[in-house]
Amino acid sequence: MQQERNSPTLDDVAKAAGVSTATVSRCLNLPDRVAKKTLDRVMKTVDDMGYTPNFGARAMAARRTFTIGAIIPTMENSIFARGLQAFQEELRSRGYNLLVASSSYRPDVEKEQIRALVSRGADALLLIGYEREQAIYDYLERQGVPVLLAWAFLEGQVQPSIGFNNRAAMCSLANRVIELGHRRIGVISAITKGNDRAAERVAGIRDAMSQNGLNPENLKVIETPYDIQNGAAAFDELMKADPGLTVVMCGNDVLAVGALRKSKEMGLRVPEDVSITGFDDIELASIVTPGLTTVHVPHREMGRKAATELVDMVEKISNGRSAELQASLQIRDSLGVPGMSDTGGPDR
Amino acid sequence: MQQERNSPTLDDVAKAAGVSTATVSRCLNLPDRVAKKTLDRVMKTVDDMGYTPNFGARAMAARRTFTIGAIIPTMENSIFARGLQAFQEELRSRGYNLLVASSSYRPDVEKEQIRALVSRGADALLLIGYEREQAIYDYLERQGVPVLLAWAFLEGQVQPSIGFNNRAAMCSLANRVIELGHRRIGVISAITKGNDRAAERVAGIRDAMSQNGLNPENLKVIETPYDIQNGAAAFDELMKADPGLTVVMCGNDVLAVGALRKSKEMGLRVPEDVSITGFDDIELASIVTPGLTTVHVPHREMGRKAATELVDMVEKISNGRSAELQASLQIRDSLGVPGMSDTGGPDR
DNA sequence: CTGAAAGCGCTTACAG
DNA sequence: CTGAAAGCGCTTACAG
Repeated sequence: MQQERNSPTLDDVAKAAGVSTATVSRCLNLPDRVAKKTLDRVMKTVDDMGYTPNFGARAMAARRTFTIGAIIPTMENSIFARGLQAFQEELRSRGYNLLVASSSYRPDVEKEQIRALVSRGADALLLIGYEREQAIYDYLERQGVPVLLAWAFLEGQVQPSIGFNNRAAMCSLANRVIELGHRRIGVISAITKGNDRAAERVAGIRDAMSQNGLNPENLKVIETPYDIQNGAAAFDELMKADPGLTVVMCGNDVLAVGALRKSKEMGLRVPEDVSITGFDDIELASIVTPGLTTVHVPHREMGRKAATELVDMVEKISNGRSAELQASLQIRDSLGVPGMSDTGGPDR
Repeated sequence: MQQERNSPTLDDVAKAAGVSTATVSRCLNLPDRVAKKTLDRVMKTVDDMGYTPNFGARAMAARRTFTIGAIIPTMENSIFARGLQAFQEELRSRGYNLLVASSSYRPDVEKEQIRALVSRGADALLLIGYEREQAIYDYLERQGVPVLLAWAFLEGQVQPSIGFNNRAAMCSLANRVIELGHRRIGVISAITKGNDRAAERVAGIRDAMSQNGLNPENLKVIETPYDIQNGAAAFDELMKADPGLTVVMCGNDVLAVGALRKSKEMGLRVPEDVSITGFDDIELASIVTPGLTTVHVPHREMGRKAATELVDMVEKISNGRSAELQASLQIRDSLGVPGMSDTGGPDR
């Protein structure tokens, strides 16, 4: 803001064009309710004077800001970055702006950011995943701010969401792993507390075990914050605790890349000595050697759909429709048959 | 916005506390100008009623929004993501929110986004690099919106900037390359038109050649949009045009990773047959094999400093101070001595 | 230290 | 299709 004093107002434009402020306002916001001739004249004046509506005034009078807020755990990695980019592009094309904040995976920070964005006038909010205090949803309802969740989809939830079923997706990958003959599975997961996506993924692996007659209680799981180093450390710990593991399934690609790196340092070949899988299919997954078998998530589609749905909610076209997107298996070389190293796998 | 009709206003609070709206406003914004006793009573009422100031009204009356806009080429990769994250964290701690938009490296889109963020009430703007129409700077000046540039630093520029000297940094890497004995250098650059960072980096390589008695005109440069695939294709083209190149210097790490991948497909060993370097030192650089020799950029520091400076500008504490940060060489295995393959490098 | 009141620049029923 | 006018909910000189 802080516009210079000489920046023209609606009133100036109205006078210059010889119409009322109401008409200028309509030309800008509801052009079809204005006679073509008037419209042309007014728009020319608007251009000539270089008029830009004052944001605060418009927000107050219209009781909306054309701004949508998104709070994501972090912008630092491609998991959310790609979806967020698509989200912003779509918002833009609908005439909305994006206010972003990050929570660093901390519920208290997220809560503070929600309040900040609401009081900053966000017309609606995008949040990641379902899990948070009920009080937050109540607050948002009281404030009349629509919320949409993303990156997760579950049946029977109150909050509308655009996402995929993390549990089913991971279950399907685990089924594939078990089909190949793996029986001793280790897991490196992101911290599951407060993170339904992470918890669901682990649950998906257990589902697959049950379905295949394996005992889910035998699953070895290490939880660790999201980061390559931590993935490496967890892999080390897991393999030392049970050198007989034939596969390590990771809760996301970043942890998996850490595991992959550590396996090299430990002199283990992937997938001959041990298989490794990820989740998300971020760019990294196709770049590492061997390529990471993982679950492909439709990031851009999710971002785009979330944007259109949220705008529809703000404009009362919808009052919150959920959509389940499909995640799919992305098979690459990091997943193999157990015991390959003994049965004619390539020599070192 | 769209607050429920029952959400209390300043007026409601004033009545309930038995004071004027001016006093409530002061309690919220200038607490030291209010008697302790009054302050306590009013603040209690504010809490009891769950009062939140209306953003639009405040923005209009105060003529500022406590929102800062940033327009970056893309959020999709860690080049800007990491700096942006730090930028947002710092803004938050100063009580400001972040409005982001991306330009997709297109000047016309950037221009449109600048107008959008200004008309949406950004108190100030962060832009990447120097190069854009003078008319844009004039427009911003007329609107009274402070601008700070980042990701670049040059002496003698009008606009304040927090960044590093792209040219000097790349020159220093090129000097290192030449020192190692490389004479036939190929370059894969991002598109330089409209992108001063990219242009400066190429210029830095030419500087180093001149300093070492090589003819800069012999430098082979391919420009290509920023993307792994393109890096791979450019590498192919470069090596086919001149198989005698001993090193390919890339304008950024993403292009370099593409080149690296292509070199594998072509059966060329790095660095034995050909060396490859990058720029930015994003996470990817340390993950690929061999690790990428590159220029390390202090992303987070840049983001943080830009945030504090921009807030200072909005609050008239500063009218725009530039700061040059230091980029440094990050030496890894992708850069070697030319001709290693003939002189005892490891066999295939 | 506190209040009355103007004013910030729009949008939107309501009339015509 | 267009206009007069109320009203949105704050902040801030100005007085006292």
